[in-house]
Amino acid sequence: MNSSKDIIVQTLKNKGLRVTPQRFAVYANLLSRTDHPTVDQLLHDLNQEFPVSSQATIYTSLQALQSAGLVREVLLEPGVTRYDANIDRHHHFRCRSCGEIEDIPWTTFKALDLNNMRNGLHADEYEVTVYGVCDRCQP
Amino acid sequence: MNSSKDIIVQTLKNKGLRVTPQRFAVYANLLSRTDHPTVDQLLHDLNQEFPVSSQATIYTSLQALQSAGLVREVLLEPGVTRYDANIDRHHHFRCRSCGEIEDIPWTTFKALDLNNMRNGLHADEYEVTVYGVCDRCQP
DNA sequence: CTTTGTGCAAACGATTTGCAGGATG
DNA sequence: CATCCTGCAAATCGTTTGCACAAAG
Repeated sequence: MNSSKDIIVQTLKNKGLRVTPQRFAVYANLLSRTDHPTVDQLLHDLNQEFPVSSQATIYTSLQALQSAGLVREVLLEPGVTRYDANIDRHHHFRCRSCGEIEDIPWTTFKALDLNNMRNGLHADEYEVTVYGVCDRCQP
Repeated sequence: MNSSKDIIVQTLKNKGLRVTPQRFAVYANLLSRTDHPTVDQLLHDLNQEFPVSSQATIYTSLQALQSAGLVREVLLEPGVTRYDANIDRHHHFRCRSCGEIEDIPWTTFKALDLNNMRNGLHADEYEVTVYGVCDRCQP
């Protein structure tokens, strides 16, 4: 049988990444959650029970995972870089009140027609950021 | 007659901001350009001929302008905060090659239907970020 | 056994802050 | 003339880097 652990190991190997406990932990953790943690949140969560990784290693692991196309940056607040292991096309919702970021399925919106843009721009990709208030922050 | 200078002064006053040479310079400069400069670019450009402002003042001026709703942050690269005095709704295009950011008119795309989102999210605003290659970077 | 990753601490770069003097309304 | 702003330098925070040791394939 293929445990989810094996799948993760295979994914890393397929991308030519060495499988280290730290890298595994970072990637597995990111895959397991739907929020978009910062490096500090990752560091804190991973080292909850016992030390798994150092800050510098999280940074370099994320860099490696990103170069391999397994992880993306999400930038919605100044000075805050968040990470997302969901690399399928999707949009984001940001709560104005609590700052929470939630994925929005790609199919939520009709495809945009990128041909309406001015000539000269070769556009090939886009994403939508939606702002509003989430359930919990409703008055 | 109303010079563009008078209009800027009036705008600042209307928002309850004191009109200082530094604030004026920052806002006027931002209004005059369509790129989305960083603090360092602003600092450099403003002080070209003779010193107008210090780095710290640019930061605090931008903060004041932003609180007043006259200026927005644009976040497209990690660790880089850009500023935009165009506060009308619009989208952004980002060139993958040179990093240039260009405004896309709001009317370029058909309005998205925010009611398709899951219940509980009270969405009221959105913007689209388009990625691609600009004229100059065409092979 | 060769190559690459880890962890620490120092270095770095962007942004914020404390404070004394200066300008604004 | 009371309030708020500016500029400088020091402090802070996120991220990167150099290096000695350890682990992966």
